[in-house]
Amino acid sequence: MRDPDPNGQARRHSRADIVRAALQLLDDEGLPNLSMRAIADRIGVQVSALYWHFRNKQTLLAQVSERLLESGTIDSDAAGDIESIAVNFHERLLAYRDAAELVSSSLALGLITLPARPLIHDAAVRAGLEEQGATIAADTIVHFVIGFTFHQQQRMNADSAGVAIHETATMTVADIGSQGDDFRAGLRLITAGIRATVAESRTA
Amino acid sequence: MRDPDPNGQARRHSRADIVRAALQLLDDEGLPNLSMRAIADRIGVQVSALYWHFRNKQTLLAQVSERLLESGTIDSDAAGDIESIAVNFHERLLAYRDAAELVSSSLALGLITLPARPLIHDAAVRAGLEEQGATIAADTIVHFVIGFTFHQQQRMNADSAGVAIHETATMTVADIGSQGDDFRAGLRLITAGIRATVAESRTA
DNA sequence: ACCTGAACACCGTTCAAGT
DNA sequence: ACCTGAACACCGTTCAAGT
Repeated sequence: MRDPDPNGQARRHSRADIVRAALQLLDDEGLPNLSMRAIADRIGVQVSALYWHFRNKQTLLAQVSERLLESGTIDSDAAGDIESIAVNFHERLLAYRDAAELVSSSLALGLITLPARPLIHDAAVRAGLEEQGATIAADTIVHFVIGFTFHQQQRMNADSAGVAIHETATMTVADIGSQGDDFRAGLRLITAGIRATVAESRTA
Repeated sequence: MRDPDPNGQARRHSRADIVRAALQLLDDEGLPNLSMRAIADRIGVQVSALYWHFRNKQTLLAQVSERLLESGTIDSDAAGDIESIAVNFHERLLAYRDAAELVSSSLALGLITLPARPLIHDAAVRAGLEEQGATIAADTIVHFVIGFTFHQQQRMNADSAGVAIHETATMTVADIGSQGDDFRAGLRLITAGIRATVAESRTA
């Protein structure tokens, strides 16, 4: 029924199995429905079984966050410019329902680190910023990307639930399409600030 | 025992009373402990009584968000520059425990508007940005302020809980003091971007 | 090593019924 | 108009016990 492992034991579920199932469930049902019981149901196990694999719900969710972030870190990012790294980060968050909120809380609890952060930092250094300035730039961009995507995904949920009787109802196709443009425009505002800061430090 | 209202009825609790109690409770116990039962307990009433005053928990929390934001909108903000408006907004969020997270979720659900947003928008127009650019600038700054403060308050919670055995333990007094500086530095990066964008549009 | 079953102390929300 | 009491369908977490 199930592959035995080398020593012939049963080995019913690995940590990775559970994280994968939880990620699936997140995308299908959204963060509010991602309960320990729902995850346990998904893999056909009792809730309490999850507590053999994970200390608590937050650490399980942190590993889900990590998995959803790591999956597609593109090689070229390591040498890319700030804007493309941020766009890539944004796209990865958009790939799963409620990902921004999930990542935001794991991050706030200090349970994960963002692969994009050092990439942006280094790109900022390459752009001419010093250590300290690059750290602030990376944090600013990370806050922007997560905040923007959080808001964006919440609107997506509201729209798909049809709860939007008010202004959202008047949103045209052009408005929806402009969200991606707004993201890039916000990003460019920050990168323009970085370039201006670099230029200023050179004339000083 | 209790002031009767003009028509001699009992009038036990107004909406404003409940919101005030909830705001108190938020500051004392934090957002995770701000349950409907805890709020009801605080004012000496059954949980179900709250549902006569509010449709559900989210709308109650939205009114708490509004109250915590409105209380100190300074007159000079209306004509101030972007940085001082943002600093004022930041300070108001810092005035109550977990305020950034609370406001973030009320905002995402579309249940509140931020007083700071039109102020920043208008200040951006005054700085030379056009309508569309000013909207994007306001959103970018709002995302930054909320994201930064959310993260900051979560760290404050972790610290006060003494959960921080890892790096936070090595945080010096200078590090703590530098958080305010980091906020201003991030803000200045964005305002530098605004100035650069304005300057660029004038040479074009 | 990995999981079951049952329990504990909670949640948000609804609704008939009281005054 | 404003609130009680009780119930419903959930939560996260713990723990003895099984295999």
